[in-house]
Amino acid sequence: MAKFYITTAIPYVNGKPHIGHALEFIQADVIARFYRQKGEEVLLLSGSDENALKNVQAAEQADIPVQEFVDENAKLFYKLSKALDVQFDVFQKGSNPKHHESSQKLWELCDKAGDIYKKAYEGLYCVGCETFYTLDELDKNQECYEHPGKKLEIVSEENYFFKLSGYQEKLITLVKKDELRIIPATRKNEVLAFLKQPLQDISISRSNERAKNWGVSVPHDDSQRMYVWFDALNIYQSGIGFGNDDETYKKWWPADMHVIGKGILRFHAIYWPAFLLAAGLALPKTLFVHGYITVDDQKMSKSLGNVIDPFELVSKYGADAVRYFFLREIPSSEDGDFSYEKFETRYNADLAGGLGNLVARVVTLKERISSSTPKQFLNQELQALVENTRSEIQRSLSEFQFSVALDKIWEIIHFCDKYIEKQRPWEESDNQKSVIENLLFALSNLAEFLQPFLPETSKKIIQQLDQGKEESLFPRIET
RNA sequence: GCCGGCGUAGCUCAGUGGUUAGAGCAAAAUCUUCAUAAGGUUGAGGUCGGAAGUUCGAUUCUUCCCGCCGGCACCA
Repeated sequence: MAKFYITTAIPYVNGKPHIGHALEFIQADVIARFYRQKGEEVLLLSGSDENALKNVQAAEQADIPVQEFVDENAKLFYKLSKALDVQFDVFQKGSNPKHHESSQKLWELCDKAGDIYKKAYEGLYCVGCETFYTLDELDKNQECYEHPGKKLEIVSEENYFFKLSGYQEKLITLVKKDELRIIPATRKNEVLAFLKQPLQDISISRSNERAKNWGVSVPHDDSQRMYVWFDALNIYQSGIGFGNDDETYKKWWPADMHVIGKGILRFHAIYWPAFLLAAGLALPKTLFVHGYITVDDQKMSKSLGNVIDPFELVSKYGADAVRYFFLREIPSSEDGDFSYEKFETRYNADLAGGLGNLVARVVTLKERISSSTPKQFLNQELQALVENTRSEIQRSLSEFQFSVALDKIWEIIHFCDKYIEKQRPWEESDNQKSVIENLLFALSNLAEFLQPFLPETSKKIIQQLDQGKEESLFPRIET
C-alpha cells in the first residue's frame, strides 16, 4: 500500500486561529481524504509552533505563564480542526519534550556535517519589542512603528550560524528539476528568482537572555536557544518519530506534501531543504502554496476589526458549508475574498438550491416507488457523465484545483435537475421506476465524489437514500 | 527601482492566430410542481485595459503606455 504523508503549516500560537488557518486546514484535509479514499495509507500532521519569542511576549502581555498560554491557544487550533471536520492524525506541539530532543538531533546532524559555526551577530535592537530590525523595517526616523521616539540600540551577540551559502547550487537544481516541486509555478519562479542572489548564512540561535529562556536548547551550549524556525520546521519530522521512533519515521518520511501559505515560502523552499540536506535526510516532495484571504477586499487585521472568527462561521452555517465556500470560492493558490454576502449567495445557489434541493426531490420521488439504490446505471448519458467526472476530479485535484473539481461535481447536479424536468418521474409511466433508480444511483455516486470535500453531507446523503427523507441538508438562508 | 503576473459580460472567472468570444452567479421573460417560492427553458448583456506593429487575418504574438497585484532574506 502506498503511503502519503501530508502536513499543514505549523501555526505559531500567539493568538487565536482565523479563517486563513481554516482555509489551509480544509485544503490539506481534502487532499488527505482524497488519497485515503483511493486506498492509500495517509497521515495528516499539524501542530503548534510554540517556541517563538512572540509567544513569550504575548503571554507576558496577557499575564499568563508561557506554557499555559501556548497550551490554551494550541487547543484552539486543534478545536478548529474538529469544528471543520478536519482529521489530524498527529498534532505535534513545539513544547513537547520529544520535539525538543528531535530538534537537537537535527542540529547535531547539521553540526556534524560542518554546517554550523559561531559568529557575532550585530543588529539594531528595539528594547520595547525585544526584536532585531533591519533598516527597511523602520520608519523614517529609524525607529520601530510600535515604539516611536525610542532609539534602537546596536546590539552584538554571539550566535550560531548555518551555512546556507553552501547549498545555493543544489537548491537551484532541486527546484528547477521539480525534485522539490513547488506549486503554483509563480511561487516556483519566485524561489528561483530569489536564488539568483548569493545566499547569506543565517543565524539559527539566540542568547538565552534574548529568548527569555524559552525554546529548544542548543546541544552542548546552555547559553543559547534555537532560532524558532530551525525547530518549527522540524515539527514535520518530530511528529512522526524523528529522533525517538525510527520505525515510524522511516515509514512516513519524507513528507509527500507540505501545504503552506505564501508568506512562509522561503522557509520551506530554501531553509528547510538546506537543513535536511546538511543532515543527510530526504527532502519533502511537494510544496503547495496557497494565498491569503481578504475580507470585503480588505486585508484582515485586528485594527480594522474585520477578522472573521471561523468558529462563528461554523456554528452559523455548519462545517460543510464553510468547507464548500473556501474550496469553491477562494482560488486555491491565489488570494481570495471573503464576505458574508458572497458566502450566502454561494450557499443559497449551490448548496440549498443545488445539492440540498436535488437530494430532497429525489428522496421524495423514491417514496413513490418501492425500490432501493441500484448497482449500476440504466441511462448511458448519466453513466458517461459520472465516469467523466471521476477522472476530472482526479485530474483537477492533482493540480489542487478544488474549485474545478467541485464545478465538475455540480455538473452532475445540474444534469439530474434537467433529467427530472424532462422525464417527469412524479407522473406514473412505464419508465418512472427506471428514471428514479437512475437518480438514486447518481446520488450515491455524488455522495462518493463529495466525500473528501463535504464528508458530513456525503454521509447524510447515503443515509437519506437508505432511510428516506430527513431534515434539509442546507436550509435556505433568507436574505 | 528591479523581477514576475494580471487587466475578457454588473460580479467571479474560463478560453482560442481565423467563420456569430464562453460558463457560473446576479438581473428579465416564460414553463413546471417531485423538491428547500427550489428546478427547467429562452432572450438580453462584452469596441476581450489603451495605442502601434507582425500577419491575408489578433482578444490570442511583439513593442510601448496606463492601471492593479505579488516577490526582492535572517520577520513570524
